[in-house]
Amino acid sequence: MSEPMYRDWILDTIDSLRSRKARPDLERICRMVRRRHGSAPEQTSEELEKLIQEQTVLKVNYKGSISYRNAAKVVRRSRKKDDHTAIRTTVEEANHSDLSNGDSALGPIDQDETEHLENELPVSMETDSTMEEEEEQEGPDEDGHEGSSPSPGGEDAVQGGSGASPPYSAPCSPSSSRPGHSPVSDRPSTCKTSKRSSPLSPSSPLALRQNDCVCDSAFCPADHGPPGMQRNTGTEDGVRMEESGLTSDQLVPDCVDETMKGSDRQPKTSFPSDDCAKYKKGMDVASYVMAQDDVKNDVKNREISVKKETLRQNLLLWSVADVATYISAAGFPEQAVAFRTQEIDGKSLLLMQRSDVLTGLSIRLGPALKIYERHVKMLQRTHFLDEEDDL
DNA sequence: CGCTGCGCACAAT
DNA sequence: ATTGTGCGCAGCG
Repeated sequence: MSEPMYRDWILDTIDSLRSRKARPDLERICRMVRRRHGSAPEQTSEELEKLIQEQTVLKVNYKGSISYRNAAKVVRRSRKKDDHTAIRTTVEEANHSDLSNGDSALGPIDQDETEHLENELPVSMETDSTMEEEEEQEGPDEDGHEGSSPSPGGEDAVQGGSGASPPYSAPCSPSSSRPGHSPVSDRPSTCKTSKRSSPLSPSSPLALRQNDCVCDSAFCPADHGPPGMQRNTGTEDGVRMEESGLTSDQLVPDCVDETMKGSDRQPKTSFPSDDCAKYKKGMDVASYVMAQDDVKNDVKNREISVKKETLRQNLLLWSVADVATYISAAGFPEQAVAFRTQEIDGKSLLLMQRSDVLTGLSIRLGPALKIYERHVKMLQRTHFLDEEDDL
């Protein structure tokens, strides 16, 4: 997984570029990292990709070109679409970070209410025509060069989504959440599909398939990934996204991003608010996911137990990145950084006590409480209960 | 040359 | 109106 040092280097670089008022694009980031630390650009971009997947770094399309943001310094929140707003509001209320690098050069990142970065478009968004197509295969490009070619006039740069962003293959496998090097190769079909779902019109036939995509690819973590780990569990991606304060529109969460963009477009399968409510009531993300899964794939019911099992085991096998990803997906991207910094892996997570979460991570009390009560505790309980079950 | 600083036009509220 | 962003250019080494 990504070396912590790389994370710092890249984050620092992004910060300095920003403070210098220079666009933090791939080229500049690589150059600066190389200059400062001597590492190869390829290596840097690879690490950058990982950070993007982990949402430590946000890839955005701003003013026609790709930019990278230090997620810890960015706090955006949802925008409209809120049928479910009410619900998620509770959850999201407090996730701002603290542990970001202290330099608050960027300043205000405070409350959820502040949304600024919204200016950015999800890079993953492709041209309308493109998406209409269903999904062309994205050209694996980007890897090497920064997309810099916002053609004059047409600024819908398509760049991002494609090659560059490997789908968020969440930490599926407990230790290897790492994406391959070639963006192309490792892209599990997951995102592909959901990725470009944005501007579809509700009536568009694509919209329908979109649903499918959401369900079976981007989403069902169960199918491929560690339960509960997806950045946002598919169907409800819209909701979850917002919960986490991430608006799909602007970030480029690798894959799923704008699935919900036209939220009104049509009701996604089942994910509606009651599901969310369920979630809020106490289910942890994993459970929630499973529940979802259950609902939509009756056929797969039998697999559930297996998944559950997987989850349990995974917890022990979760790497630091997996944990961070989970926390991030649960709606606390900023706090996830703290988990990473403190090197909390699955085992550590199981050993965490309330006080550890509240004070040991140096994160704000509000988010800490939520994380502990809703996630850490839940995961621990689930884990131990399952264990007993087994015995 | 490359790196840095920054005024100011932009973009999105 | 506000805010973050980053182009384009000047200055420095």
